[in-house]
Amino acid sequence: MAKQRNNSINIKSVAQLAGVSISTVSRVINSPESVSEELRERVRKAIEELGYRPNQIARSLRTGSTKVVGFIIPDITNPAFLLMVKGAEDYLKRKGYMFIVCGTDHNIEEETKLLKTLLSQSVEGIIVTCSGGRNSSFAKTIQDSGVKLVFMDRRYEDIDLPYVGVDNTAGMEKITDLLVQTGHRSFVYLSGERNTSSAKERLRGFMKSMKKHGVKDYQVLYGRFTFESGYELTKKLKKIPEAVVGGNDLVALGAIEALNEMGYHVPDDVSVVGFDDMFYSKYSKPGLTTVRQPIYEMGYIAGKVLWQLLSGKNVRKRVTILQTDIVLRETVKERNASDRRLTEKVEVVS
Amino acid sequence: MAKQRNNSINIKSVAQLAGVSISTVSRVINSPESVSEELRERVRKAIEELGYRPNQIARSLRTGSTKVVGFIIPDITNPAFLLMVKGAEDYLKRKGYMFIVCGTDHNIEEETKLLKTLLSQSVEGIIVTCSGGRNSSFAKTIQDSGVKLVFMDRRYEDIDLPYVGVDNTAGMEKITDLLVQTGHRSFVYLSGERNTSSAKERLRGFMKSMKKHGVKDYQVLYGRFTFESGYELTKKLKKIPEAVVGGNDLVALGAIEALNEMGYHVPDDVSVVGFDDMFYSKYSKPGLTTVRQPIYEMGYIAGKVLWQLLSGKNVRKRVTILQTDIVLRETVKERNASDRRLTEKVEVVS
DNA sequence: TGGTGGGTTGAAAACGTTTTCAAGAACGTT
DNA sequence: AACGTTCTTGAAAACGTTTTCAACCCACCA
Repeated sequence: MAKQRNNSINIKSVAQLAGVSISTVSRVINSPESVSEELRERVRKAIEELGYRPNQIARSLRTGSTKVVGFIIPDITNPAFLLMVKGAEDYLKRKGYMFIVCGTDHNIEEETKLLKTLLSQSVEGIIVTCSGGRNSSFAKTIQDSGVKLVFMDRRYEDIDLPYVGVDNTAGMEKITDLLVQTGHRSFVYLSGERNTSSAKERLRGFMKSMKKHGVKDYQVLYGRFTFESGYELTKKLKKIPEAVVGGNDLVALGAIEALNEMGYHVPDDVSVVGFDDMFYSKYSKPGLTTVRQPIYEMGYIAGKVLWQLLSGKNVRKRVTILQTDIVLRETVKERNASDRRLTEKVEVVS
Repeated sequence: MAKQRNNSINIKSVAQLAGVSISTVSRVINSPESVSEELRERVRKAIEELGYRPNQIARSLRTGSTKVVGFIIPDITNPAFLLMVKGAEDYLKRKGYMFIVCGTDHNIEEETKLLKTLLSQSVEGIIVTCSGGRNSSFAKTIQDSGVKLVFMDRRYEDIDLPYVGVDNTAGMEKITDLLVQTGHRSFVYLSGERNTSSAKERLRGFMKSMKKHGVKDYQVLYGRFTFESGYELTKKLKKIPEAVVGGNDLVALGAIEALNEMGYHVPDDVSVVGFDDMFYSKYSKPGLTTVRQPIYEMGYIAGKVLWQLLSGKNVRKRVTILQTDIVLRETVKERNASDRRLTEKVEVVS
C-alpha cells in the first residue's frame, strides 16, 4: 500500500533531525522538565520544523489509554439528546477527551451492536441513553469489558450502573397540581410510548396528583411522543376536558392544533400543558406552559460522573436525579364558576 | 498501571487455547479461506470461548487504516447539521466506518484545533461544514496530512476540495420570484452572518430576482441566523414592506413575532418567507412558506463522495450542487390593489 | 526417483509510540 | 582519592496486531 511512506514524519525523523534518541523526543513531549534545556530546545525546533504530531494510535496502543469516550443515544437527530451530549462533552473536553457519537434509531439490536463496536475501538468510557425498555444482552456485553459506563436520562433499571436523570414523576406531578390548583376539574392525559421509562414515570406523576386531590374525572390515552399523535388522540376525544396534559411538548402542541380546528380556544376553553420545554415551545402561539428539564446540566453531570469513574475515584452518588421547573406561559387559565359553565356548554355542543 | 492485565484476552491467548500460532488466528479472522478447515474450527471455538475481540488500536497501527471518519460541524446541537451527518453516516456505516462528530461552536480557532486533533487520531477521512468565512490555516493543516476531506453545505471557496452543497442562490431567487409574481412590490431582506457562504449566496439570489423584475423598493439588513436577530431587525423597521424575506426560517419566524407585536397580521398585511424548512416551520402559526433543502441527501452524497476518495476511485464530480423546492404554506398572500392600499395606510400609522 | 508447485503453517519483522533499565556524567561528601 | 547521589541520556522491550518470508508437507509429473 505504501500508505504511510509519504506520511513518515514520525518520532524517529524528529530524533534524527535533532540528533538525539527517540526516547529523548518522547520525553520532551511528555515530561519536558526531565530533559536538559539544550536538547529540549533542539527537539522543539525539530518538531516545529517537521510539523510533527505524535501518532495517537501508537500512543494508545502503548499506554492503553485512548482518551476517547463514546455516546450511544436513540436518535442522533433529536436536539434534546444532542444538548445532553454537548453538556457531557463540555465537561470532558477539558480533561482531554475525544468523542464518538452513535445513534441507534431507537433500535435495541443496533444498540448492542454499537456497544460492541465501541468496545473494540477501545473507548475508555461510554455514556448511554437507553433505546428501549429492556436490553437483555446489554449487561453481559459490558460485564467483563472493563469499560466505564454511565446511563443518562434513560436507564435499564435492572442494571446497576451509575445513572443521571431527571425526576419525571415529580415534574409531572407538579404541573398537574398546578392545574388542579387553578380550578381544573376534568383531565385527559396523552401519553407517549408506554414502554419507555420516561412515559411510565410521567404518567405515575400525573396519577399521584389525581389521587392526592381526589380527582376522578380523568382519562389516560396512549400514543407516541409526536405532534401527530397528540393531534390524532385529541381529534378522537368525545368529551373535551378542562385540561389536556401532554406526555411531552410535541404531543401538547398537536393537541392544541386539533383543539383549534375543533373550534376550541386555548386557554379560554381548554388548558394545555406539556413536558420538555423544547426550543420551539416558547415561540408557539399561545406560548406553551410546560416543564423544563435541565437537559444540558444532566449531560454535564453525566460527563463529570464518567470522569470520576475514569480517574478511579469513588463515585459518591451512583444515582443523580435532577429536579424540574415549571415554565408558565399562556396555555393555562384559571378556572372559576363562569368558565366552568362555558366548558360545560361546549361539552353539550360536542 | 496493570490496566490491561485483566483484559488480556488477546490474540496470543486464543492461539494458545487453540494450539496454533498467532499468525493462524489472524488468518482465521481476516482470510478464513486460507486456513484448513480443522484449524479454522478450532480457532473459532477458542475465539467464541474466550469472547475474543481483536484490538482495533493495534490493528490500526499495523495496517494504517482506522476505519473512522470525522465530522466537523459548527453546532452539534443544530438538528439540520445532524441530519446531514446522519445522511453521511447512513452511507458510510455500510462500508464499515465509525464516526467522530465534533462541534466548533462557530469558532474558527476551535475548528483548526479539532482538525489537528482528528488528524492525530488518524482518521481516514473528514467531512467539514465550515464555521466561518475564511480559515487561513485550514489548507496548510490539511495539505500534507494525506487525509481525505470533503466540504458539506458550506465550504472555503479558496480551497480546492470536493464539495457537496445546495443551490442557495437559485432557491432564494425562486422564492423571491414567487413573491414578485404574487404582486408584492416592496421588500426587506434579513440576512444572516454576512461572512458565511450561505448568507452570501442567498442574498445573491434575492438580488438577482430584484434586478430581473426591475424592483427598486427593497432594503437589505444584516444580522445573524437566529430568531432574535429576525425579531430585532424587524422591530427597528421604519417602513413595513409588503414582503419580508428571512435569511433562514428562524429569522423569518422572529420577524413574524415582531410584526404581530407591532400590530401587523401575517399574511394579510405582510408576507414572510424563510429558508431551510426546518422541523418547526410546519407547526408555526401561520405555517411558514419557505425553501426546502435536501439536507439528508446532501449528507448522504457527501458520504458517498468521501468513500470514493477513500477507496482511491476518481471522483467524477468534485462539486455537487443540489436543487431546492419551495414549500407553500400560509405566510404568503396574493396582493392586489386593495391590499396595497391597506399596507400603505399602515405605513402612515408607523 | 527427483524435481516442481501449490497449499498450510509458524517465526519474526514491522507499525510508532512509551517506559524500563542501565550507563555515564557531574557533583558533593567523606 | 574513593564513593555515593542525582541528573541526563540512549538502547531495547513492550503494546497487539498484520504480513512477509521461509519451511514443510503432499501430490503430481517427467
